[in-house]
Amino acid sequence: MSLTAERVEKPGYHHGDLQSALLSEAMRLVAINGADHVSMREVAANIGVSPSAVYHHFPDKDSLLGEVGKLVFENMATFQENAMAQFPGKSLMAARKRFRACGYSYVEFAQSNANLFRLCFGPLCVGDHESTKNDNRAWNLLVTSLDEMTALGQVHPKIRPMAEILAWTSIHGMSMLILDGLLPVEVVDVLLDSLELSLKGVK
Amino acid sequence: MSLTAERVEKPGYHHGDLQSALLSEAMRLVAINGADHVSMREVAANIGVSPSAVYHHFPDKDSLLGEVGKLVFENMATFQENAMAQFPGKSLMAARKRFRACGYSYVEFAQSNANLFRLCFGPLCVGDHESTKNDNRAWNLLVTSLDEMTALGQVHPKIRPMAEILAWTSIHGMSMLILDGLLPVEVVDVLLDSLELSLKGVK
DNA sequence: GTCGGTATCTGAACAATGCTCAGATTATGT
DNA sequence: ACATAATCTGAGCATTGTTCAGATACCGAC
Repeated sequence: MSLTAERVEKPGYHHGDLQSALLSEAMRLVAINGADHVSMREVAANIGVSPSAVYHHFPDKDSLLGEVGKLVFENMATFQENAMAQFPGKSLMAARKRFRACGYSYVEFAQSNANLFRLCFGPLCVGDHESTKNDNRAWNLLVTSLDEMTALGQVHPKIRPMAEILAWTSIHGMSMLILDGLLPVEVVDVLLDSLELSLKGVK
Repeated sequence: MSLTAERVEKPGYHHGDLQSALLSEAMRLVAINGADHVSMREVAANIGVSPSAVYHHFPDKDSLLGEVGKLVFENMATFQENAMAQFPGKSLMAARKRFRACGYSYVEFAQSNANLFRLCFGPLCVGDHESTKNDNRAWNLLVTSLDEMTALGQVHPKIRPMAEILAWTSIHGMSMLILDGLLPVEVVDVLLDSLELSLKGVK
């Protein structure tokens, strides 16, 4: 551990990149304690900086947590991309597995990061999403998957226009209800079966 | 305004029914400012009582808000019952209108009482619902409605076992996503159409 | 009735929190 | 080299959740 290296990371008075350091520490604390139980002072202290330093990078607490929420949104999209990438190929089986992975990874992320999930779908992040027109990455994953499924005859034409809404709302609702303890985790497979059946159309 | 009447309401030192007074005032403030921005002190002050008096009826803030959440749950069930009761009768049209009213009143309540809705589906009320096995009233409304729809041939037998899950999760998810500004209110009719179609089975 | 116990409420206090601001310290551009 | 801007500190203010000793009112037993 060289002295210069330490200097680059922490030049003493001026912290090299405080903004992102605060963000990642805030995210860490939110994940552990929940957004309601994280304090500006603790975030600052853990970075080794004065409490008031935070306010030179974020106007207030809500703003800090809002930015954390945006990052979580990106992390979630990446998580879903990776999950779906595990089933490549153009076969029917691959497309179906990708579709299920799309939904499964959603609730899996919610469960593994309950506090972060609640944050970025909470009041602190409202409005930001509107301006950025939803998080396009995750949304596009769903659209693409449904397009593939449609091309393979797995989505009935009459249902197709509403497919994204039906899929997203049900997966999102299930994720929240499981977090609330109102539904057992086992319903995820049931719901995915139900979704596939509904989209294709029962005979 | 007689003196005795005043005494009955506020006997001075002993407030007649502080417990419920605190609950309703807390609920009022949550509805206005959101659960995060309501303080014990303000609740107590608005009732005309010392801050510490609250702690003789509720162990802490989370407990108070948790009890408020339970009440909101009951209010919501009542709201749904009233909405569905507007379409009595055994006809197909009545049953369909009742089913749609069941879903529509859910999101309507969520929108009209955003802060209260967020409270009773938030971390503060988790676990309580498990013990009371969901709020049976609202759940039974859905089950009954789906039974009616099934008897009238509006729900495919293969879908029936998953119908409650599909309906609840999608309606709940939509309610939350609308609150978050991630979906426009117009999707409610789209989703209800989609749900009816999916449950019946497309041909 | 009155008297003791109990439920209820008060007032003061403590530690923690969000946030502000004047001033100290470092970086940056000319 | 120097001025200007960016960054950080330290002290401080108002508010919050919560505790606790003590004051006040109700309630049943004698």
